[in-house]
Amino acid sequence: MGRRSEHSRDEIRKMAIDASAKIVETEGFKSLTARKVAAKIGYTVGTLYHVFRNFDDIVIHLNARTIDEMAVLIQKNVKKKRSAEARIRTMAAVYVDFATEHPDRWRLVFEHQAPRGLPTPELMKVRRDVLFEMVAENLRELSPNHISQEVDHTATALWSGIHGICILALTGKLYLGGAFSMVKLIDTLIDSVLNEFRRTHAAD
Amino acid sequence: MGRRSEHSRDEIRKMAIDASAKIVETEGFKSLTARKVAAKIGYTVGTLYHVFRNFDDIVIHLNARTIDEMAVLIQKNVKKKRSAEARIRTMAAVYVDFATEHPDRWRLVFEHQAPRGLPTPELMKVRRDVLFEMVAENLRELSPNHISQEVDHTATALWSGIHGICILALTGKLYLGGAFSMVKLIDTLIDSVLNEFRRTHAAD
DNA sequence: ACATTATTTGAACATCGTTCAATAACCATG
DNA sequence: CATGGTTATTGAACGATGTTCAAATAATGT
Repeated sequence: MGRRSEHSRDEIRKMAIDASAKIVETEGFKSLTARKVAAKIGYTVGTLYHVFRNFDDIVIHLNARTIDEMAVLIQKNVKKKRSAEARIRTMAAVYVDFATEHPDRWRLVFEHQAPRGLPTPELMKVRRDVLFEMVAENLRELSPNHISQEVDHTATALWSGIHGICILALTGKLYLGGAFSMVKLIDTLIDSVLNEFRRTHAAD
Repeated sequence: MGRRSEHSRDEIRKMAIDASAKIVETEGFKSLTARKVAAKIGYTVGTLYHVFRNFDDIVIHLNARTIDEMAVLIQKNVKKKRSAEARIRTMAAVYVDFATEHPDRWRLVFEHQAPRGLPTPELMKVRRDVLFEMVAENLRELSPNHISQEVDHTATALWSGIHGICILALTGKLYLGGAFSMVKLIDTLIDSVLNEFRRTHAAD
């Protein structure tokens, strides 16, 4: 075969990531293979390797898109909220919803790691901290007198905690029954951290 | 070859799990393969498959041992502590230490999942809740008047949160620098949840 | 001594990520 | 219009993966 040029490099990239997302959603992230992606977009593996450096590269781009998608969703919902606290609670709610609706794509973001030794690609580093910073922003508004470092610290602790509940629930490692639910657990965590945050402010 | 009978079934199982642990620790959990395990114990793949149902079965047994090992370590350290709060803080500290010292084995516990559709083996279910229950026990002691369900709820939220900090830090998805550290983040979370717990008790 | 049983092997299979020479389609030039 | 150069695309090949199983061998029973 030779050049068909039906699609540009970037188009193929986009098609491949689309296809990957679909495969992960329908068959789970363990079923994502290069050949499956290639077949789904009407090309062969070879072409894929001309457009991506390797298989991890595909996963990394898929994950970047997943994070972006989630960030947009969170932004959109947060805008409607007036108070800083409501915004933080909304962030968590959307986060949980997204993780629940796209469990495999969401897990892939957190369970994938580039081959041992290689550094985290800049692509990911940039996205990594976006949500933490959004939480920090709202904490700052909630209590403007805290020193910046303390705000960041609290934001990290809170958001990591929410993430922990999310991932354990999603991977079936939490007992959820009766009055238990992800949402309630997260409410408890938010209540606790926000109250403590306000209290330490008083002793400032 | 025929029966050598140098080792019993159970001995081979133990040897295989030992070898797996070593491989995971030294080469990372992505490098764990059946052939590598077999070679390390002086057998071939075939033998492994007579003793384990499949590769996941090996991982599950390795994970069970990892959890047991960690649980023993926690128990031992918790015994020395007098107050319920000190015991909870110690639990978290030992958890973090273990995860930090054995990152790959620890991650394997939480990132492995049996093939799609298959239920979590009983082996895991039993171990899954041990640590949560330990936290709940101490919470109960901390404030005996709470209703049992609320205690379990708080224990789950707190322990999941600690886990979240742990896993994000370990997978390099947390900004940790300056005054930031896993220990400090976890302290913040524990402070918040315990204080809130005591406070809601007052309004009981 | 021989037959039976249990244990261990290693070749075979499909599939994986990855590479790369060969190929076929396009473009430009004569 | 043909011809040659360029380039996108292929598909076979490689080593390694999990998994299976007939064959081979060692221990045991008679």
